[in-house]
Amino acid sequence: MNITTFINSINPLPNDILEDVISHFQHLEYPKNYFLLKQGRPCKYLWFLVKGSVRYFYLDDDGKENNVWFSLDADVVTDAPSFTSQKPSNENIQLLEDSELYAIEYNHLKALLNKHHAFALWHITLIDKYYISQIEDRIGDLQFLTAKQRYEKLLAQFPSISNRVSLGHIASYLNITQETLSRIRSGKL
Amino acid sequence: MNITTFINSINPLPNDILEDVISHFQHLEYPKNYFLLKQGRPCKYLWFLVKGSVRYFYLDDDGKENNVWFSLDADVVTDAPSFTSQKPSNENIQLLEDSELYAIEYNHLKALLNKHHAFALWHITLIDKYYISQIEDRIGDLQFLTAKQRYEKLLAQFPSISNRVSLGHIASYLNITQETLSRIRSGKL
DNA sequence: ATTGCTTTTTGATTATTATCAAGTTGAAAC
DNA sequence: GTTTCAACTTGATAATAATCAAAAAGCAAT
Repeated sequence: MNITTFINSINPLPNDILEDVISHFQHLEYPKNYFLLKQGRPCKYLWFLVKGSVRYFYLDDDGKENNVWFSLDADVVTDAPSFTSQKPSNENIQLLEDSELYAIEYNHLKALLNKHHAFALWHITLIDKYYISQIEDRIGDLQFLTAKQRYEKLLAQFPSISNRVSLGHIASYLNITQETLSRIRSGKL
Repeated sequence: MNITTFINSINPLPNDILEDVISHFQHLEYPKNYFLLKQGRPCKYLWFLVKGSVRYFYLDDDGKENNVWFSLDADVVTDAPSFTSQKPSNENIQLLEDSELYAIEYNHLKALLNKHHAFALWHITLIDKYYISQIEDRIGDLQFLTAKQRYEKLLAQFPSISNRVSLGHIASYLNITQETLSRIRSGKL
């Protein structure tokens, strides 16, 4: 998927505005383990992940890494609270595979929102599709499903995740020990 | 707080647009236990809760009520995924006290977004302030804090909640039994 | 194939919280 | 003041997952 297809999949834009918007995206490729964002720094970009995978995680007071979320292929990637406020982020975003992305800088996005009414409406739709619609489900799942049920939903959402992300990373995301996840996988729990 | 103060607290609007926007809000008062939204119906309104309290909850397959969130005084209330899509909601919103609110209908909000560029920018700020900024913290808390820690954070965020919301409702929100919450309160856990 | 390293699995014990059951407290109605 | 009902607390047992320890499996480099 290229950047034009991505933008039009959110909400088609008039051609002149589309061109203006596209001119502010950069095409990037980074290797596995590269950090898109480090905890404590403001998140300067909004990325569109074409191909690859990332994890969001933070370091707690004991120095333990806690995985918060994964994105795989064709997803929007950013730390929204830090991006929108330009305040220091509370989390890291790290590539789990060699990945291909498009990026737009905060200032450029902000300027485009002020310049084009149609782009502001596009941005509202982006937030609805890639953020709001995921949130309620996500919170409901975290609050009321068991680790086993959440693992099953994760597999349903990302069928390839067990081949692409390690047991330890997934166990951290589920907030269970990797021993327990191993037992869930083998059907002993 | 009145509706003008609320709107300007998000992002000040030019007077002519402000008047147009305000003319689409209705002022409402409802009694304790009133349902603003019932599960399965589309969420037609976005409310501004001036004074009072609400709970968000859904009924699971066993008929058990699961509390998802609370709002107290001076907060925005809506089921965002249903409101933005106008699809059936997965949750109920019910008043826990007699409450005073302002409401705007989805179609009116949508029309105002299309009519006024400045209002579209205002709406983006609303989403950032009342939605995005809460979400990451919320998800991190759910994933990685114990019930006791989450209870302490809830008390820090809503100091009056233990007088205004029952033990059973709070236990449901924390996804622990009310026996366990009772033991946490009395310091036995 | 063998080495070294990382990831995953398995087993035994311990800690935590749910469940079940019974009691206590508190507030409103009479 | 006492009845009534709902909210809350307490105790004993059972279920669940963490912890600790060790073994097995996978995988890249030689």
